[in-house]
Amino acid sequence: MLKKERQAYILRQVNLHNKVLSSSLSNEINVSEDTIRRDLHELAEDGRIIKVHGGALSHSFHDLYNPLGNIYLHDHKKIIAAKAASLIEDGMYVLTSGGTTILELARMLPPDLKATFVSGSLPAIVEYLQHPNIEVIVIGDKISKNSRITVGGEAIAKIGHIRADLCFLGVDAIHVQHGVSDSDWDVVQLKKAMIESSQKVVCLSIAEKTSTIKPVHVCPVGSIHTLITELPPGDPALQHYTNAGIEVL
Amino acid sequence: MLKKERQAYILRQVNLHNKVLSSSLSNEINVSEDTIRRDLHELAEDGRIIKVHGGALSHSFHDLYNPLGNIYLHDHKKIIAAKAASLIEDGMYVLTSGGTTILELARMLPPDLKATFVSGSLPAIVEYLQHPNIEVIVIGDKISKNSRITVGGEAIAKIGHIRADLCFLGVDAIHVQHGVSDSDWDVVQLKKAMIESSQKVVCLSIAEKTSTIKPVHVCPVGSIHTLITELPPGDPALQHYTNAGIEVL
DNA sequence: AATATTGTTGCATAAACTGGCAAAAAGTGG
DNA sequence: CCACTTTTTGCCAGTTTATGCAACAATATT
Repeated sequence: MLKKERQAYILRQVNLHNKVLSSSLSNEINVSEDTIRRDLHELAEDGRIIKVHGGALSHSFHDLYNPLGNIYLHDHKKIIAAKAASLIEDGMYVLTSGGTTILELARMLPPDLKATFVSGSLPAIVEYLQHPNIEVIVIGDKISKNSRITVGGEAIAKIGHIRADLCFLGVDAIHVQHGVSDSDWDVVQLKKAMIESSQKVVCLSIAEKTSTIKPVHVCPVGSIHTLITELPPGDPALQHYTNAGIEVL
Repeated sequence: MLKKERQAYILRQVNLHNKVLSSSLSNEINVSEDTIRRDLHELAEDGRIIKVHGGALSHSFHDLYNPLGNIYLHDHKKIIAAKAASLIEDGMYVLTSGGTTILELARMLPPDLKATFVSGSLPAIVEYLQHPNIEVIVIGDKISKNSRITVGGEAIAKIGHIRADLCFLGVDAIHVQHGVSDSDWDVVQLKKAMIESSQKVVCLSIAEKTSTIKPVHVCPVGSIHTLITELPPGDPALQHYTNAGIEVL
């Protein structure tokens, strides 16, 4: 059995049963547990499953139990969110994707800000709702369980009918040459539509992702106007972006 | 059983029943009480539950020094939710409104149920998302802040395009002569659309609301098929409804 | 206060993980 | 086809994690 074949099988099992045990997989496929472990490790690195002691869990299973993620990058994200929040002005229409950085932004919005936020990300919407002066518009469609965001033709069509002043994208990967990319096909379609519908596109990313690439391409860097990381604007690591004509904050 | 899996189970139990006993968990899952204690300890460290002598409590329970009245009604709602849950079958399309009774229903859905839920109620959607086998479709539109439900022409139009097998309405007021009524204009428009789009309409209401009237009319009792309260079906208080041809559960 | 239940601590064991190594298989480039 | 690299896989030794057990401390209950 080929490696890819085996991993595809594992992935199917995980999505089907929400969990797998290394030991049982080893029996089913007749390879050593070491190999299974390596497979699970790789799948987990790509974010396809959640590795745990003794096996692995599906995202949908794990998420419901672990809504608050790690905190080690939390500080970075707060810095990013604060910078992003400063771009929003009263009366604006703001389109946002999902992701933990966006969540942080939602929590950090000044209480007196009066703006309209449009999103399909459930966690983000829930945060926006806490805010006293923000209007929230929900993009409807079927929810993708692992990203907790509405995806599909309906959602894309709806976004197409919007003219937003500002669009915040929490990006999975960005690269000066290759542009913005992501690992979830459906989410990428949404992001593309959001970029189309916005006057100004702002990407939020932690610095360590600013030279990475993921499988699905979203847009070239030329399509975005502003990049926000936790680093100060002048940091040499971000020089390429400034050179490419991107505003770096 | 994996450790995380077990902890997820415990967490679910806590949120469902507001409390758990180490001893009963130990029996249910067949692990030693030591292990349960360790799990509870970890969950408590992450702030997900409140550890107490002999077991654990949910946050919501412990946080607010709940007025006793609420707990009393809470039990009623659980009874109602359980009855409602029994009506749902695999593969069904289910349309739901918002409200605390609906929330209770969402929490009580059996884990192996495979159905599609359509709703515009944010709290309800969040609950549905916790469920491993349920597909969730969001009705998009602007959110009404106090009811936390999407309302407006978009939402109504969208519901119009759906053919649901079942519709659960958490009702504010119902009366044999005057029918179902509510106090929020926007929400009423939605409920009307939901009733139109469903094969079968089920109203969930605590018994004390079954002879009340609110300002905005939703539909006559003839438009609903089933009424669920916390009382047993034969209760004299519900006799009018049975006489009016409504199925009472 | 007496008794029963629950917690705590330390320890033992088995299962799972880690990193390194080596052999087999597959791919590369003349 | 032959050397050579890379990938894949299994195995091993040492480490970590998960879990149950037992003895004792702390806390409820009557």
